[in-house]
Amino acid sequence: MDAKTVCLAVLSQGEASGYEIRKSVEEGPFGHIQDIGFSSIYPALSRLREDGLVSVTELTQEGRPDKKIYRLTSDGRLSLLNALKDPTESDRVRSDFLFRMLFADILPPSIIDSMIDARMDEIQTRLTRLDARAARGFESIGEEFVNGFAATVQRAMAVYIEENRHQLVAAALAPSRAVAE
Amino acid sequence: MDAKTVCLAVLSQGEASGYEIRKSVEEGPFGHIQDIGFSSIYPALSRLREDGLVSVTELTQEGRPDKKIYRLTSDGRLSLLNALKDPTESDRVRSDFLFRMLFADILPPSIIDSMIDARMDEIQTRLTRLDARAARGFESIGEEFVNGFAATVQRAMAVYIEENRHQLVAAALAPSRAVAE
DNA sequence: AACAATATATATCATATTGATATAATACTA
DNA sequence: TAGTATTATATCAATATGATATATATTGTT
Repeated sequence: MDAKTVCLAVLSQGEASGYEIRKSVEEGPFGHIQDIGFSSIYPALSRLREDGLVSVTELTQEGRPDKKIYRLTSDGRLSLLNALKDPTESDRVRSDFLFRMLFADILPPSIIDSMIDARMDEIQTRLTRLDARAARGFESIGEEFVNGFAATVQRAMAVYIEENRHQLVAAALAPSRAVAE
Repeated sequence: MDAKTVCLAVLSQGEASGYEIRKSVEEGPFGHIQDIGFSSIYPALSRLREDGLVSVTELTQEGRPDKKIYRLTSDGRLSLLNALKDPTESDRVRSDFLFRMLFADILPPSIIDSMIDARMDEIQTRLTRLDARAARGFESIGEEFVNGFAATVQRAMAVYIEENRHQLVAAALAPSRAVAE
């Protein structure tokens, strides 16, 4: 999903500023499926406004920078629905962790080990967040489905890593492959 | 991992042209963890050559465009090892599929259903590829670990989707949420 | 109380990545 | 024989990313 659609999606759940869109994507149900930074959000919102898909209200605040509150227009709502109906692209994963694991037999075992530890910590943190969200309840079936999906995947990863990590570290201790020729 | 490191990583397994690097990333063990297109590869290779991390041999071919064969230099090999030792960034997933599932209750059930079918097909295709690779045997422990990891995750996804899809479609049939105000 | 860090808020810049398109010949398929 | 796939490199426009700038209030630490 491109930045514009992500903004529309967040705004479909209520008006928000650019800053709030960022927070919402980071902390909300989009958290594990999307990333978005300010440098994507602000240009996207400008384009959406030009195209009449969102409207803006400037809010003067004391003590804080002024806020620009964006709201979906009816065109925007329609445009979101159409985008959601488009056929989905394949999921993409980019894993720094797995990339390195491919080279486990040419890296020092201590590094492999600490990378695995770090990864397990991350998985635990994510699971804690997902469980906390589940405990708070969901706003829609979709949110529940996605939360459960993410939790299932994280758990499967954790089990697999724990069951297979020793082989990786053992290989790192007894290297068998050179870094090409 | 940036395009330069990906190129170095592929070249660590033997010399290759830009075209071959692409194929190798798409079909090889990097397949489910990295994406890379020509428009990233060619500039990356130029930079690597400027920096002395790869060397080039031009190969004139009849019938085909000339080939530029890239080879790691010893600086390049060192640079790759250093990059691999750097701490890993968090894994990133971007899922068009899950993004849409979040809006299951405002989309037509037939669309939800066919998106789920398409996703299941994709998972099956990936699993077939991963199993085929496993049957051919692995070149390193790392490759085996990553292949098993990917297969485990795909299987967990398939099970979860099959067990929960009916709820999503049911929700789509009986919408309960509006597209905001 | 002083100081550092975090949260609120928008914006821009350089760099990196992506998707589309150009070019060109062979090999395979319907 | 027409169309598509494969081999091969390259560039361009549109996006996306990461870093940095700016400014103040609140919260946390020593």
